[in-house]
Amino acid sequence: MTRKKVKLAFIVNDATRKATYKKRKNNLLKKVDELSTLCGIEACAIVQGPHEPQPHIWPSPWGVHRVLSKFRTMPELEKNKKMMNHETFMTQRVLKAKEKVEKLRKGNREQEMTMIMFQCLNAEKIVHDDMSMIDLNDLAWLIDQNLKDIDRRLEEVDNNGHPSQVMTTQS
Amino acid sequence: MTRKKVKLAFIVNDATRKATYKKRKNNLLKKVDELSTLCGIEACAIVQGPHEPQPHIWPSPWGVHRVLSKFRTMPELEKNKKMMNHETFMTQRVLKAKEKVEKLRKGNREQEMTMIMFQCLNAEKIVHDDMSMIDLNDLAWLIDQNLKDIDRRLEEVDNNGHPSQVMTTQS
DNA sequence: TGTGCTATATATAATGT
DNA sequence: TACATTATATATAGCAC
Repeated sequence: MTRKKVKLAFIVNDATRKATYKKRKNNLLKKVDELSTLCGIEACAIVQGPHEPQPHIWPSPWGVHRVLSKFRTMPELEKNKKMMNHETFMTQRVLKAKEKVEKLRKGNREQEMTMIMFQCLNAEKIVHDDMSMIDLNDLAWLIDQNLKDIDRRLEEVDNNGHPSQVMTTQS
Repeated sequence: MTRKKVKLAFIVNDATRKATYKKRKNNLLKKVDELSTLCGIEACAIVQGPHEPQPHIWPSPWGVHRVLSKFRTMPELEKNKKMMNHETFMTQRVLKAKEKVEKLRKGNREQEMTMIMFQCLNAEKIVHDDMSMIDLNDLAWLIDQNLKDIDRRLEEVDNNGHPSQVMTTQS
């Protein structure tokens, strides 16, 4: 009970355009991330939102996801990495990363950031399944490398009231 | 007789990865263009190709298409624009645009550029159907604004031996 | 290596809440 | 105004040339 066959032209209706923008923007970012992951290349998308005056840049909002995927497929890591659990997760470098984010945003979202990071990790089943392949230092490095992406996710929490949809692996 | 359900991870097989890259890259660019057109916003994608050392940037290879779409949906233009034909097409400003491209590339691809431009215009059925809505000056401006995109298409001709696929409207 | 083809997986326009 | 649903439209992986 629905028809499509949209003409490729500017959507005049405000509500419709906004809805379409949101859907397509998310999927576009997902596609960028998938391309990046599947082909092992760097990619990003730059979009100037409907109402935002200055261009918005996404060097991949799901960068964490991508980097985690890369880690999983790095042969060198598949052999001699150590196991870790939730307790050891919150250690020095991770805490340092947290501080960085705090300073960066001048807010107090430690809890949120932690939740989001774990959300990413759990979505990837890294924590439960593959964490044994990842060294603690590598994880810390990984988080360090993705502070900006995490920060963006936090901003999305602010704007939408909830974290952006976490991409699920269909393996 | 085909199965998908791809795991979101680096594709190890070279041929498969390259094929996937090509398909997804094209569709990604199409998506960027569609989002831009449908929602009237600026968007672009940056991708670092598999073998290319330096990042490749596409402020939309189909930018011409998008801008043409915008023109078609601009209400102001729908009323008092003049008709034009292929003879008047190649006039002053267009020729100036051509010179610009020449200087820009230090090459002699006037013919190719012209063909590509017409290819775009024909793909949009602008030349035959909607050209009456577009003023010659606007068209010249349009071409001016998209010199870089046209230039990129010319580069693609060099690299692939043929112009990149022109997006067809499914109206 | 590149093109087409087809079955599936995804994306998404329209609609309801 | 945003979110959930669902029928259709697109995208695309796996093959065949």
